[in-house]
Amino acid sequence: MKSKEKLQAAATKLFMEKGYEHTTVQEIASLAGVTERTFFRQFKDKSDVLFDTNNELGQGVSAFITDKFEVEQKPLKLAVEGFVSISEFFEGSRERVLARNQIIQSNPDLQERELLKGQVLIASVTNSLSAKYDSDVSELAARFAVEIFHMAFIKWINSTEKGLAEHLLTVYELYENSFCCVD
Amino acid sequence: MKSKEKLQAAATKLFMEKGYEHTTVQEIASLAGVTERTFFRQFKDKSDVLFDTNNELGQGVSAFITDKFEVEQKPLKLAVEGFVSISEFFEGSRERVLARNQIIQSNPDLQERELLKGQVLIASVTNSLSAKYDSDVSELAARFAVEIFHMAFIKWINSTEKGLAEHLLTVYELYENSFCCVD
DNA sequence: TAAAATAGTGTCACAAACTGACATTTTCAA
DNA sequence: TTGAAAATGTCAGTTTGTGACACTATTTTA
Repeated sequence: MKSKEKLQAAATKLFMEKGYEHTTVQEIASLAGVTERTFFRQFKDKSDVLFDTNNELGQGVSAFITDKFEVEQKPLKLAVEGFVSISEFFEGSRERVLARNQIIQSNPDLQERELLKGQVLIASVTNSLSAKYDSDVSELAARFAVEIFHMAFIKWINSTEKGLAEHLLTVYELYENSFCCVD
Repeated sequence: MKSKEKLQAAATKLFMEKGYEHTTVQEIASLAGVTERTFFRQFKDKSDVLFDTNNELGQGVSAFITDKFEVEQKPLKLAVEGFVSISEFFEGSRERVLARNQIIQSNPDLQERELLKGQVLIASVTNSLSAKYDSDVSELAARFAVEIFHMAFIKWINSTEKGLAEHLLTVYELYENSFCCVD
């Protein structure tokens, strides 16, 4: 096991046991059997240990959108379908995702970092949409789609009933029924 | 002049001159003629000096929405009109807002804090909408409205031509024309 | 296989952000 | 004027985060 993974495991364990604020990097490093200095070489700061910088989500959604390049469709619908397409990626790991989410919600620093990660996601989706649509339209669709995903995601981690894909469609329908067309 | 204001002025000046990261709290305090300790009594952390915690924006938008309680209207439209109603509040201060925005965009910590403030705004708007609409509908409308505001805001600080209210309406129309109704 | 490049880690010293405890000053109303 | 309350100063200490350099393990290449 690499030290990066050991640090991530140690950090998660300690954050759950005694809370994020009351866990020092020192302690995380000790539990992982390395030095504090090594922690900061693997992660840019304390909160970084909970976030993967890969943006796999954005990659996946973008790939789907790019793939459907030729299909005639409204941008928001397309983006939401992009999220639906990667929702199976989460299916096995609801428990783990829920635990991680609880840690994040317990601390403002972590919430902030999560939000910044959301911006990266928006940028990805915007970028893939803009091959087909106007740049402002793409950005707005990306932002709305991410909000829909966010809302569906919250519902999903708190429910054992329906899957993420179903929640996504439910929220999208809620949008269509409540917002669309003339008043 | 209260020390809080002196600290804010000093911080803004230094952040513009030498950048956020290269300015220490020590320096800010010295320039303001107080102690580092006093800084941390006025602001919870270094970045806090750039953010007012009043949420005046949220208050204003919420007040408008609550006021239009009886009027029959789609939730997103109502929320956007709420933002339009407070847009004159900004009109005189484009230069200052632009400068502040440039500081924020120069540093991830500040971006994160700005995003967290956005969440507070969303909560306000959601709350005022939910007197009239279903809770999920209210949240979604609030989130979309804040995104529309955000986009209009960016356009506004970079243009001397149109006012914020006009940009808001333009973006809202962009939304209506591109997303609404059946495909 | 031996030598050499390279990636990962340890050690140390230190800057900067932040906090708690207590002393001192300022303010302002009775 | 005085006396309580609010703001500020002082100081010691913890925690986060970084630079510099030495050391070790792993991999590459001759």
